Amino acid sequence: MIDVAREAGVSAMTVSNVINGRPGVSAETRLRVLEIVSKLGYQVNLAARNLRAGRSGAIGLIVPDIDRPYYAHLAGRLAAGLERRGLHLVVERTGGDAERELEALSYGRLHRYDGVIVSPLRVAAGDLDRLRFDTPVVFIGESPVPTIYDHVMMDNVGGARAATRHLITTGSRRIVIFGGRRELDVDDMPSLRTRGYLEAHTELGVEVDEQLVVEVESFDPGTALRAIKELHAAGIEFDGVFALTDAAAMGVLRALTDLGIAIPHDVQVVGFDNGTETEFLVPRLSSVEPGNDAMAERVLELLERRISAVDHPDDPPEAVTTVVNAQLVLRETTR
Amino acid sequence: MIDVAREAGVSAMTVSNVINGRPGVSAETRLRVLEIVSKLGYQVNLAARNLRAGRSGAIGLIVPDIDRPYYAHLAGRLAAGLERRGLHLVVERTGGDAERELEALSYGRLHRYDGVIVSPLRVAAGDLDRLRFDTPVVFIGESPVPTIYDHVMMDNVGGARAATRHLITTGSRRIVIFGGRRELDVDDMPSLRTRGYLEAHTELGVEVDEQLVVEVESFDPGTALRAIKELHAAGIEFDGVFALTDAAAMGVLRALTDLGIAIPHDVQVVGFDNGTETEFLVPRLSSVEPGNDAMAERVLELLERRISAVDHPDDPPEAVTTVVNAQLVLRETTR
DNA sequence: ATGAAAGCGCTAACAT
DNA sequence: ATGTTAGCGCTTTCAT
Repeated sequence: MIDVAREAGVSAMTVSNVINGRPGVSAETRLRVLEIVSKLGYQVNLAARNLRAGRSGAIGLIVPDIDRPYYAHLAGRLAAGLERRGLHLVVERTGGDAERELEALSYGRLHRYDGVIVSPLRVAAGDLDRLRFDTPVVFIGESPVPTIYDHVMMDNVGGARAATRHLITTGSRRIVIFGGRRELDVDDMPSLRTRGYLEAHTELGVEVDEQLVVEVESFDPGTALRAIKELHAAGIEFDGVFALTDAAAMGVLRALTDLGIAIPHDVQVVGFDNGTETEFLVPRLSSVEPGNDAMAERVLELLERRISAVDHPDDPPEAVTTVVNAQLVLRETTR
Repeated sequence: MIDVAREAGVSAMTVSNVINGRPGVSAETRLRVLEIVSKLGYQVNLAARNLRAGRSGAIGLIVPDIDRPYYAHLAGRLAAGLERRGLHLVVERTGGDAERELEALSYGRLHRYDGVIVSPLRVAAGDLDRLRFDTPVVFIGESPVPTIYDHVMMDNVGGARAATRHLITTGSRRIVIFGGRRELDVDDMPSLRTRGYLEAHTELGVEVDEQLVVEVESFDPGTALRAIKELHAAGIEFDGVFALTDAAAMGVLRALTDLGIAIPHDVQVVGFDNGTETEFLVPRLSSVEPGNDAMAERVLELLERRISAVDHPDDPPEAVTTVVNAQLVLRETTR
């Protein structure tokens, strides 16, 4: 910058003013400076600017894993939205490890960013409660989060209820919930969706057989495939499957096809996520659209609000919990 | 840091030395400083350190889009590998726009990073040739890249040849190449894979009908679905499909199923990418495994080499082009 | 073993 | 309209 200033015969301050489009520079000087800037190929040093401003221009996204459609999609939406706001996204993976999640949320680590978006997976709400930070943070996802933080989540209960209601009203009576929970002691994603599943049964007066609640470690298609085959081998009958994720539903479809069971005639299937793949599976998968795009937009709104409030530490904005509407999308795996 | 120094009764310099584990500090002082550090919850200011060091600790990944399995997977692998090296990944999306790709590769933008990994999609090799930068950069992917840069790519020709050879040796004679190119004037991904397709035909003495080369704008499943249905409607017969991506193959499977064509009995199908979904499609998709993990590892090796060479600008390492082996994985869509 | 000084590149605040 | 000063937090260099 000093080179530019010297070359243009002005002070560094004037160059700074020109570059940042600040007023108080004559048109003539501005032009001359801009010319030298491009001639010398000058570019601001962001480290210096950030040091000076006490900001980094970076928003952190802390997720268990990006190599999964849900997070990848989320990251894509957020990155696009942030770009529009002149910020950029830095992705941090925790691998779904409680310790690494807490680490990433440590005071110092958060300070690298102007704002942080966290999708916690394993950290207990109690641990989150004990955290202390002044960085703007918005939580996202299904895990329980203390209400003192901004939190955007999808309507897990509502989505699951809608899916299950549809299965029941179209005639299914023995509906497997793949990935469900027997004990609803915490408010994590599987429990919430199981709650929706149970509510639908209660509302429509259908009994739930505990055998149909399949608890699993992982939602990958392979696990789902094996689970369904085991269920079948054990002679447990069912005429519907509510899979807690599309990935799991994929495995379910695969298993039913292998077993020669007709979809949706003998068994109906509904997934959750409404991913791109749903349209192209055989048969096309009915799924719950959780409103991911609306979620991303809402997250950015809240984060922006919190970031601009950094300058007024006296009255922080009230913490907001937003639940984004979910919607059932019917395709060929349901009647 | 000054606070820590004062509290510990030493100079900022000593604190700096302790934090960075440099020698020349008595064990006693070290201990005292560390204690104060944790008591005060002190964390280094990265902006300042970077300003001073002229580094940022950030590696840029410039890709068309992260919301796609291929790039998401790549990003995941790279992020994990970089973390191990004490660096972190910053993802930049270009949206597959030639102009934005060039912009991201401008001297100044690159300077934000200690190193950059670029997966160009639309930028012409000629434009890349004209670029001038001193940031370590490794190119990745199928687009043609001047040989003066490090470049890691998959074996597009070999993979496509293997896939096509298999289709032919198992009896297919009229093989659609979905996403292929009629003109092989540039070395982009579709052209390279088409070359493999043609080579296999030549080697095995089978003629290629130009009608079977389906050129498309996009590899999404929807486009593939429509294209196959149009082909069928036009009365063009075929008994095999080589889809240039798994996503496209998904649409192909969907279309064939809709048309009541038996896979692999009447038509065999092979995809390319060997994504997670392949195992769970109905029927399971045979696909070319391009060695993505090996690619990511190789990219990081090359980048590391170039980064450590920054201090010796006199003898830069020679540019290396690595082709990672591809392998055909047979599942149920082939005989 | 420890510290003082200087400066990385930028910009807010205060001159002129 | 433009310039001067000072300092963001750190580390390299050169004392002590």
